[in-house]
Amino acid sequence: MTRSFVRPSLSFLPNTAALSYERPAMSSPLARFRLALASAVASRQGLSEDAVPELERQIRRPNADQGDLAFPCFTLAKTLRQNPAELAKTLAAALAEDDRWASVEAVGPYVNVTYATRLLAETVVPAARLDGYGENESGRGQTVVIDFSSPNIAKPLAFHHIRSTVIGASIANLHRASGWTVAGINYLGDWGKQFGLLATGFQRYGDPDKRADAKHLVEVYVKANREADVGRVKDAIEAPKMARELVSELQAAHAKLVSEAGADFETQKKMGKQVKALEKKLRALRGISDGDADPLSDGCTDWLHQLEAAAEAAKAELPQVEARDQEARAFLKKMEDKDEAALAEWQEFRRTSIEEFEKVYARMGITFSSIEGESFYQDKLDATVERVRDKPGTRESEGAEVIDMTYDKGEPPAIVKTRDGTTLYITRDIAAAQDRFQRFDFQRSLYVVAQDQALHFRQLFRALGSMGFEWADRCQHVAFGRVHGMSTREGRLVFLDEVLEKACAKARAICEQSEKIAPEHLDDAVEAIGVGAVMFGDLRNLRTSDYTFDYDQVLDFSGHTAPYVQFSHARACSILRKGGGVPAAADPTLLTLPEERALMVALGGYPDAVKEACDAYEPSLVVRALIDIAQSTASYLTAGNRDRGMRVLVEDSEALKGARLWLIDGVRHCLAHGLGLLCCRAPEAM
RNA sequence: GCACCCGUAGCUCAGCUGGAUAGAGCGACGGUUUCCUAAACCGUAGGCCACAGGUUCGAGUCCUGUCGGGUGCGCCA
Repeated sequence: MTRSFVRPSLSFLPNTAALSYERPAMSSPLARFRLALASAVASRQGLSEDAVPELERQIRRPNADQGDLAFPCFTLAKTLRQNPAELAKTLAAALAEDDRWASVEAVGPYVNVTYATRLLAETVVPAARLDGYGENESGRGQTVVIDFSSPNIAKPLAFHHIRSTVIGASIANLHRASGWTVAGINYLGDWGKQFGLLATGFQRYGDPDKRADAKHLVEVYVKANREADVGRVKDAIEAPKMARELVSELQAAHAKLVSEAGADFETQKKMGKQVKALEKKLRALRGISDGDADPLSDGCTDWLHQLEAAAEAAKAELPQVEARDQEARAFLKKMEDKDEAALAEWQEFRRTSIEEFEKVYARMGITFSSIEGESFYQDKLDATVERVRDKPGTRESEGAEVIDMTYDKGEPPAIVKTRDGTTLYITRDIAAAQDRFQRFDFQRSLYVVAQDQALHFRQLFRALGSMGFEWADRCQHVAFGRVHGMSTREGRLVFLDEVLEKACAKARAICEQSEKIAPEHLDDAVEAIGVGAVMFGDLRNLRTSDYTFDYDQVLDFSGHTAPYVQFSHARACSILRKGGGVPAAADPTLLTLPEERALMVALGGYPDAVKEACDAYEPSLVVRALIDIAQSTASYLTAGNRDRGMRVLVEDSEALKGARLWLIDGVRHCLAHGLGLLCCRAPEAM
């Protein structure tokens, strides 16, 4: 089942969109203006058609109140060996003839032009009302595979899982909107030690009546994971020694700094740097956030004593922790040896986990073409290893089989088989990549996975290339930044459904105050707004940047948020309802107010935003375009509150009212479409 | 130690493959509900774009160095 985003239609209106205008040949209205400007420049200077794309690329948005498009003349002037300002004047004079431009002005080395409002209205308004506005055909006939969400089963779905899920789903929607055939795969981490932890932990703590209770399983897993975390306990045992070494090293460095005060500048500088580095390390170890604090003072000895005590406790704990880790591994081994009881238990836990995840996915309105897992490739990995041995070959390193290919300096080897004979992450990913190419014959294969794994994917793609797969360079890692501050003060993870729930609780409190929402639509609106706010809040960030999780920010519905965009949409719907629907015919050229003009420009930019967002795998570009439209809409509608003549439902002119209704219908259609691309819904009343 | 990413307003972040006077949201301050939804609108304040050099007609953007932060780095996924 492939998710296709829902085409918005108003429940109370007939679809009148396609009645009186043909679908424009060019999917972006504003592209017409840019092309016209670039072509005019080219023909004025006697340049060939080939020069037009480059000229078009140079077009910028001018400063506020200086028009709609700006052409900087620097580059062209240089090739023509002319003065940029002179060239700007020449071009401006030539462009002035064209009635596409309401104004043409040479300002220094720039040519600034303003769209003729009449042409803008004719181009944008009817187009924005059409089904498919914002979409394009650039991917027609091509297939993209998108690996996204892909959580580890048996572990809880924490807040940060929202990133891959919602970015991936949006990128899938963007490709659909650009004509691609999309295969969205949720590639679950459904094999590994975590099942051993869960299964053995359950024997100890599990409530047999709650075997199918996902929440209970998460509790068991979290507890079992902690109690079998050998690394944590060993670190605790080592901690006092390391800490004391660091402290004495730092003290020695301090002493050296004093005793060698007479040394030359370079040496002193080096020593100072070393001291600072050590201080930083110690601060990090002690958890001091103040970057200026002296890590040796303020209870440093107390801290060391605490570490000692903790280490003693850890030593006592170690045998049991190791035993539990062994138990978990043994369970995994049973699974790999096809022990029926173990596999049955794995199946049961797996199913419960997936069902729980699917509740959250359903709440977010996210679906996949298929839900698969690493376990699927478990019995196909011998063939994969053989294929690697054949080409590019493997070499032995400390008992492990390492892919024999080119490595960057200092890069760790890519291991396909461990010295114990088990396979690894990359082995399974090589098998999965081949399988996907055989199934889908893709032009693109995207992996929407955190930036942390960049190295893994670099090696994966290089390995595929070395194996002779010419499609290796069609694979891309679509990386995204981390979410910081994901633990609560008690050190507990923030769960995704808990955040969604809190956002919905807040949405409910606000929605219950609204007289606009019919009681039967209340629950639906609450979900759309609450869940939308959280997802939109993630998508608004540039994909690659890290950001910090902040409950106050997630639950803030003011400013440029999903509820803001949804609110503009709901107001537009409200006006359409009140106006009795959209007339079949209207004359957009009657729209001449500055507020209307700004709105048309924002609306016209939407298809460009979708195209660019798809090409750059960057949903935040759509977010910005929607905010732009919502903001222009809010300003426009508020202006109508002050001045009755500026209202959409203006009293004294049916023709003007019709034109404004068309514009507002375009807004509502476009906002709903854009929200849909971002996996958010658009309630008709708020 | 090696590699990659980042440093822009009090906070969170934009700034489009180098272009004019660096922009939003939050927060602060001041206005706007007899007015199609105040989850809103309008306005004000707030910046040595980490620092120092370099390339260029032009640098927040490119190069080098320094300082400060993050992440990854052999048998986990």
